[in-house]
Amino acid sequence: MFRGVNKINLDAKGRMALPARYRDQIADCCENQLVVTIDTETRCLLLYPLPEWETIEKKIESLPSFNPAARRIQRLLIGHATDLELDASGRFLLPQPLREYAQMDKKLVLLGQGRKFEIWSEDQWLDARDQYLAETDESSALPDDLQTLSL
Amino acid sequence: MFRGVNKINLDAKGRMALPARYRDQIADCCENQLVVTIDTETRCLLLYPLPEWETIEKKIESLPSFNPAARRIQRLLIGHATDLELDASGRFLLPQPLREYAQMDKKLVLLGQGRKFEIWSEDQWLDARDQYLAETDESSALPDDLQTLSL
DNA sequence: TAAAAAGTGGGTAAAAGTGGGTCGATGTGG
DNA sequence: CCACATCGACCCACTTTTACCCACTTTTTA
Repeated sequence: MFRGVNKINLDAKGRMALPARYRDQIADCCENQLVVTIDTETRCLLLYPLPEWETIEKKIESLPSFNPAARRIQRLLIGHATDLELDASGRFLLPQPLREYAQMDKKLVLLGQGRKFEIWSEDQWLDARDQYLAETDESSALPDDLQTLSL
Repeated sequence: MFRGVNKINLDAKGRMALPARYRDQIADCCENQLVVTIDTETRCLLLYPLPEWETIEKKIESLPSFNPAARRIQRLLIGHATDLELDASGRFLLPQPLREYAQMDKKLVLLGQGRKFEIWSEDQWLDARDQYLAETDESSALPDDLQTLSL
């Protein structure tokens, strides 16, 4: 389970370092093999350990290719999915097209999200977060089982 | 499984290079024997490893030939299918008729799509992608098993 | 406070991508 | 049947990118 916010700098070559506190876990669960793809709803990236990604990919890939909604998902998610491997100092190169998609400059935020991470441009993240905070819990409709969730 | 976006230049002779990261896989699964044909729904091309194409071709061939829809598919797909072989530097020649069909000039995008690739003119791809992004995940009717897919 | 670990920046050699010349095969027209 | 033109396969050379390595700075921890 990945948790937490991490401010990270992208260097001039487009590399970012995976924070040290996740490295053991990543080495164990996927031998440093990661997959990054786009989030289709917001301009951020999703980072998965390879095995986790493969289970998702399998589901998406087996959808009927004549179904327009299925092709949309296949093209967006599988189409942007890129294999990554950590280098000796725990860094990886974010592909340029994905950096462009997520409008990334130097400052990034890496967000632990359970079985995956999200990678945001810091500006975008702060905006999105403030917007989420502005919404009240009541204003957005929650699925039934969340209504009873006690924090 | 083929994944990812790749920006590629078509040279003056109509050749394109297969990105190095796919070459081992292609050498293994089909000894560099590929088949390219058109996508019937959008102006892009489909690139298959030969064995993968052959299974598809078999299915298409066995469709009833007196059925107009079947003949349409046969003529379009099998009719445009062309064998390709990688040269020593990992490039192949895209047949001119297919280049015209997909309205290709210099800038191309190669999109990994599981067992096959799609090849787009970059302009067309960006348009299509932006259009897909403009649709929300909810607005497009998804097969039931995708509705519950958690990314 | 010192030592170790993590984060960051950048040089370099190798690999990948790209462009183009030439020669042979193929096909066409005279 | 030959001459010519066209196209594609092969080869070589140049440019760009990236993987790998090393060094310095900053932060954490003992």
